[in-house]
Amino acid sequence: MTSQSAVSQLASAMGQQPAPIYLRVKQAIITQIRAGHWQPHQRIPSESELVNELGVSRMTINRALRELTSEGYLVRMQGVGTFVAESKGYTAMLEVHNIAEEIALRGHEHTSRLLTLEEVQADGERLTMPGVAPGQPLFHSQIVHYEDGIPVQLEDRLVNPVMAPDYLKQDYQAITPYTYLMQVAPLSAGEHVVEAVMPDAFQQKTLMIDAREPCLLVRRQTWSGNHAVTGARLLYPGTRYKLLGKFRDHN
Amino acid sequence: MTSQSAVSQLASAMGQQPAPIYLRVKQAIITQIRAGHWQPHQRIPSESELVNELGVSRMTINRALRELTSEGYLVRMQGVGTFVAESKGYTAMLEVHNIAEEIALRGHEHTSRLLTLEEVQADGERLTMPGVAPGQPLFHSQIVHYEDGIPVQLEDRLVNPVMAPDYLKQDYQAITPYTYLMQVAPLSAGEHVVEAVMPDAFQQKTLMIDAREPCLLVRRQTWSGNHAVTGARLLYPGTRYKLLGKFRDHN
DNA sequence: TGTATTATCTTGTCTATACAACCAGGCGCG
DNA sequence: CGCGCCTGGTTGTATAGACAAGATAATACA
Repeated sequence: MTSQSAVSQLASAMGQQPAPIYLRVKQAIITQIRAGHWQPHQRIPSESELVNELGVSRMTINRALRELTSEGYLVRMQGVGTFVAESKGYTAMLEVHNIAEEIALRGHEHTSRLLTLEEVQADGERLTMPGVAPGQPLFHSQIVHYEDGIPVQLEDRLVNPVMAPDYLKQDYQAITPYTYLMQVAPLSAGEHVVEAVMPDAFQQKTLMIDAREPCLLVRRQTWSGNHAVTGARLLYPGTRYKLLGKFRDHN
Repeated sequence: MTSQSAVSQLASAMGQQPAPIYLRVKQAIITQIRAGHWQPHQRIPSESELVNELGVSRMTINRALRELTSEGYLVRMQGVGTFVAESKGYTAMLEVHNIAEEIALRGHEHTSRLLTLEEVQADGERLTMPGVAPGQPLFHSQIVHYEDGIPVQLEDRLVNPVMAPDYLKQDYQAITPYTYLMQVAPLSAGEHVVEAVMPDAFQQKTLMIDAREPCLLVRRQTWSGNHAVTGARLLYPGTRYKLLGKFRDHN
């Protein structure tokens, strides 16, 4: 069978470089997977087998396998065995940051202008939020964010009064809604949708762009516990803003 | 000082629920951080101190601290101590997937049409890649991807011949360039830029959209080792495609 | 034959111990 | 005064041993 040759290849893949043993074990296992010797869903040798093959203590093997599991390379089932996870397929991620932080990080000046701060009634269509029935009150705010005086984001936000009853009383020159909401209702889950749209007349005017400039629209819905906290529509002028992301394969 | 009370609070925060000890230690530490008792950059008790305070073996403490470090809550320095990392501030991430996989995942049919597959010369402007001097050869491909017959992505790709010399010989009905390149040059790092743009005449025609429809443009550059492998410009019709992301605060 | 029990293999956790690697501050010596 | 050494504290790694918990297959029993 292939198991014997696979194991000897495994042992040789460890080498004797000056690196911690658990790391060499991890590398050896990743090598087997990348080389295709161990296929997705296939069972790999048990801890005690690896202990015998590699001459390493079980705790060290266990650490290697545990870390590879948390990194998505393996799947483990108590009482059953350890299996190769299906192709990680590189999750290439984009981070979506808080606008004020991001501007500050670039060393620029962030200012904002409050356009709207009001209570509205949920209507089940545009003015709606999961868990808030039509007719119930909602808080609504509109804020333009500027980077060195140039508008870069139009923030249109609905807030669940149950989760943030004092939302209307805050000073949004001093604190961004994002920061305030994170304080009163720590985020537990969220969702993003990013799309390309054309701005309407109002949006063109407030962002000071012309009618033919496409915009990035980020719709974000966040939850605290089981309750929806806020839904935001963040509109960015296409020529002044880009979403940037880096990714890296860290063994 | 507060250290005594903080420690006793730590011990009580452990509780004696029926959960693994290392998890209870992790929870207790996260609780201290969230409650503000332990501030960012502040040093937390050493492993041996925690051993004494909590009556747990050092290896268990070590596992808890190690995992919290890899999760971004703590920063550790050998010979110095363990410190609270600065506000994790939750990273809201968007994943950018392989188009073929994504369509298959939705249970739809993915097809593609090869428009261009050629060798060009790097010109230092539009046709350029990090590490490839102007005048050097580059491979160039253009492919339209369809979901159930509807065009959803125009893929315009430049490939480094050094990293994938056989790129022009592949059958891109059978395998996507992404998949092929991943095989011959496993990804080690990459970058994304997402922006909103208007399509030019050629793009309108191939994506079958009209001139006023904004598009999402994802520019992706990937590296294998220290060598640039490929740069792709992925153009999506704004009305037919959205980038979706979920995030979650997992302790 | 069908069912309950047992044995065994697997991963999951915990401990005690040991040594290595690294850092900071103190000490002594020139 | 300045330099190097040493020492104590800290994290990093490795091991052997033990028991718990889950899953599966073999076995015994009715």
